[in-house]
Amino acid sequence: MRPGNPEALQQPYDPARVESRWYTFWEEQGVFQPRPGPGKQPFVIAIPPPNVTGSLTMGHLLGESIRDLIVRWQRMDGRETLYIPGMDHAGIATQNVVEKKLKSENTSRHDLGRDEFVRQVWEWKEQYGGLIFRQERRLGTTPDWTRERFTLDPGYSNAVLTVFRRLYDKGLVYRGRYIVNWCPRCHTALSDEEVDHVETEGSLWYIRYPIAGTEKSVTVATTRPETMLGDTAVAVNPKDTRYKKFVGKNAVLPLLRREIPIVADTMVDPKFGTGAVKVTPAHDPNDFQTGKRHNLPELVVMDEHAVMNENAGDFRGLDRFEARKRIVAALQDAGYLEKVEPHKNSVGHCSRCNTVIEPYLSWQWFVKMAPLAAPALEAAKKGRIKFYPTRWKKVYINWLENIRDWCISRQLWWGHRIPVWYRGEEMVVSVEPPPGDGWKQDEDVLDTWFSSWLWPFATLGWPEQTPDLERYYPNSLMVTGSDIIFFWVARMVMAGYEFMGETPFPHVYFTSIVRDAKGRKMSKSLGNSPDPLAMIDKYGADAVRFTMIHLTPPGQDLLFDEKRLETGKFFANKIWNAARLVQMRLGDEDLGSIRESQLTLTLADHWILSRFAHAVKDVTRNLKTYRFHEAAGQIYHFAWNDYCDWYLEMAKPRWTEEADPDDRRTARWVSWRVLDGILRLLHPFMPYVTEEIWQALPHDGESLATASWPRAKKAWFDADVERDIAFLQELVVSVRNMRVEAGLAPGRKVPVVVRGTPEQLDLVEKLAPQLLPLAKIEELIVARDGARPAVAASSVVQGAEVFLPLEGLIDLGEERERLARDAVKLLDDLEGVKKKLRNQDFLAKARPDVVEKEKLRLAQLEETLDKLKRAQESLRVTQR
RNA sequence: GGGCGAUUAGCUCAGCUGGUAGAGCACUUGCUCGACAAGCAAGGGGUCACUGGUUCAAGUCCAGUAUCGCCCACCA
Repeated sequence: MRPGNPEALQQPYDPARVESRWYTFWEEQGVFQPRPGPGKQPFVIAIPPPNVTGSLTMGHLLGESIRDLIVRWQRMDGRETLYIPGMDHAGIATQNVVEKKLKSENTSRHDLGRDEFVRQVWEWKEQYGGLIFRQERRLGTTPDWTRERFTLDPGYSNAVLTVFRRLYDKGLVYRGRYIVNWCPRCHTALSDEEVDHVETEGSLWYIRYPIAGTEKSVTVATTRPETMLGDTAVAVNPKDTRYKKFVGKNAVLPLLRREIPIVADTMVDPKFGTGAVKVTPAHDPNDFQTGKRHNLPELVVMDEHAVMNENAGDFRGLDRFEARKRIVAALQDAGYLEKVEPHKNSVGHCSRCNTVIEPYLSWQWFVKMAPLAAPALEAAKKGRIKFYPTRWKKVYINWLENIRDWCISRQLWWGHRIPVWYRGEEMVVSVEPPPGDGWKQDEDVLDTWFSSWLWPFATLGWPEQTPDLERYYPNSLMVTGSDIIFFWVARMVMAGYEFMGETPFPHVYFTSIVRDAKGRKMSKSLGNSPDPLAMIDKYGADAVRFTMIHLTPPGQDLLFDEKRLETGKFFANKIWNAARLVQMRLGDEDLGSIRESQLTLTLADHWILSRFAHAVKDVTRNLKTYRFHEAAGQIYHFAWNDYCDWYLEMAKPRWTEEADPDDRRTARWVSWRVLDGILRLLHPFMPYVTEEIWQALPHDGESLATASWPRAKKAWFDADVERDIAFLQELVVSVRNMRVEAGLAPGRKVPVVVRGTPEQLDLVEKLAPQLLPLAKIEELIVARDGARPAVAASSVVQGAEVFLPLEGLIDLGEERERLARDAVKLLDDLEGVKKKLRNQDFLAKARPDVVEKEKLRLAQLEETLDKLKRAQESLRVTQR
């Protein structure tokens, strides 16, 4: 046992000072690295790699608090813990950041050329990247920084390219010319998941297309009139009698005067619009399919900037939205525009830059997803992977069952360049450049998620068969936000099965989404997220961690309000001061050498140990079941209410010079012992303040971070003692209440008379040493003779009567009112119980113990009411 | 169009297996008494959105309604 430091724990508690002290210490102690040991099972969790451009958000704060909570708890609980850190190169996001910088320097990536641009991004990464991890250390999290990974590092890149190659060899990666989601600003294709759909008030334009060689016409309805320039057909439903006569004829495209065929296709819904559809195979995914079925030309009318191209006639060179205006005007002028209706539809936006997505026909690389999805689906259905909260299972399954192929090529420069080489007609897929001259590598890079979906094993060295991979795969748990369930979680499971033959983690816990007080998701663009570092500065990392966890019920979004951080700050302060009190009273006793069996514990000691045992059990159970906010609440309640408010108050007199030395030792030992337990339970939530206090008290190891998680001793649970102390507490509260109601000065000592059963009176006598100071009682009269004071305030506690005999001091009117108030409430309760017990069905069908409880309650209520009435009676008599 | 979630004290929210409605903040009153005013003590405050059902018993289970929010969907 190491001695504490009596000089520590100075007032006032200063989080900044305490929190600057321990991080390096933990690092030096090797706390963050896995510590193998005999019989120790690994516990592995990986950070969801933040973008290299990222900075700490409130969302990270929550996720990191929870992950580190679990890791620290598991570490103390004897697991060989590994928390894997790392970053994502974040193709689009990072390229955007550096391009913006270039723009401010009046240059562009095209001016620099590809190699120079990539070099500059790396330079940027070295200089500014990873800010988030420098910030994160403030929070006190414990990833093994020696294992930090970056998705573009050589080893990791090798994994990514190997995966591409293997999937290609299996026929699961293919190249094709399809309509993809195109961001005209980022200038790249996107996956379906990278498109945000926004409900928009648009219009439905009705455009008349004349039938060639007749006076007749067919009217089509469209939300995107500018694409008409690329129309290569008009389609109607084959069953639609209105249009049967037109099928096989040609329509004349207004403005451009091209003739296009009218075709019949079942995809057309006769009930929508006019039942006739313009077909633009190069600019609409549906029309693309229709075009394939009818062998229609795919006429591209826009370039990669969404500017009308040479096929757009007079509209060439116009931006798509400007073109829309001009085309609509031209149609109107020429009499082709029949009408315009308001129309709601959902418009895709680039999730990176919010530009309206353009469906764009181009050559891209895709992953065939259905075969990969199958084992990932089965894993969820068979329970080999479990989700918390469970409802996400359905979302996950639904997505996998309707999965579509994944467009993985990006027209960017920052990322893993696609490992495909071309030479004339030849094409080679290879991680290394093929031998020989004249090979040109594919210009595109891979989707960032095509690297992060390998995270749980690529961070451990895959495709090499490393010891880490052997020992730490599968990971134990994934903790992340539900917003990336498709992007990341589902794909990691697919990759896990495909390349490791096993789920990457058996459990997934989804954290709350942090929203602002108005319920809006916190985001940079809205500017509604407080600065997390400012929060840490102001309240302390411990407070932020504790509060975020305490605030987050499983499965509910979290409406964050800065003021709530006070909860954690005040709590840390409370613990600090309780520790100060205990430390001041410890004396120089060698507490570590004392064994519990050598001490004579009082009722209060037994009580706090019993409460502590419950706390240990409950906190542990709630951690195991991912009910973190409950766990936090339980420690809070135990430490503050049970330990500080009651136990320490009861222990105070026992610490004084006048107290019995043996009892003083006992009080010292128990208060220290329970405080030590609180520190252990609380450490994963509030690592800094608990470490600081623990080091200041007698302790038995290098660091609290590697101390053992408390166990609830069976012998400590004691229901009888808990009942006894509950009685004392009620008694104390009732006396305090009467004092306040009687308007007594807080310091004024008063006599108290108690009447009750012999057992109750025995108990009161036993508890008297605690009772006296807690309620400022001068003299406690146990009325065994049954006498009751003539003029007194009174109340009933579990059937026992408590009197404050204060002749001349109490206001009889107020006292009568108080008694009447109590009586009203009692009568209410009594009525409810009586009603229940009159109910034959209740008596016959309810569980016997419930019935028994109600009967007991009835008896107690009646007794209490009876005594209240007698008290009222006596007051009336007294007044005369 | 489909799915999911929410509705409990003035505010923000807990309430896990149905059995006497809770917390924090805010509010009222009183306290600088040797750990803590970032505190202590005592209080006030709720027809648990609505309607129906199951049950001896419903905030809790089921169905429906309303309002708000989220996700998914090739909604010309």
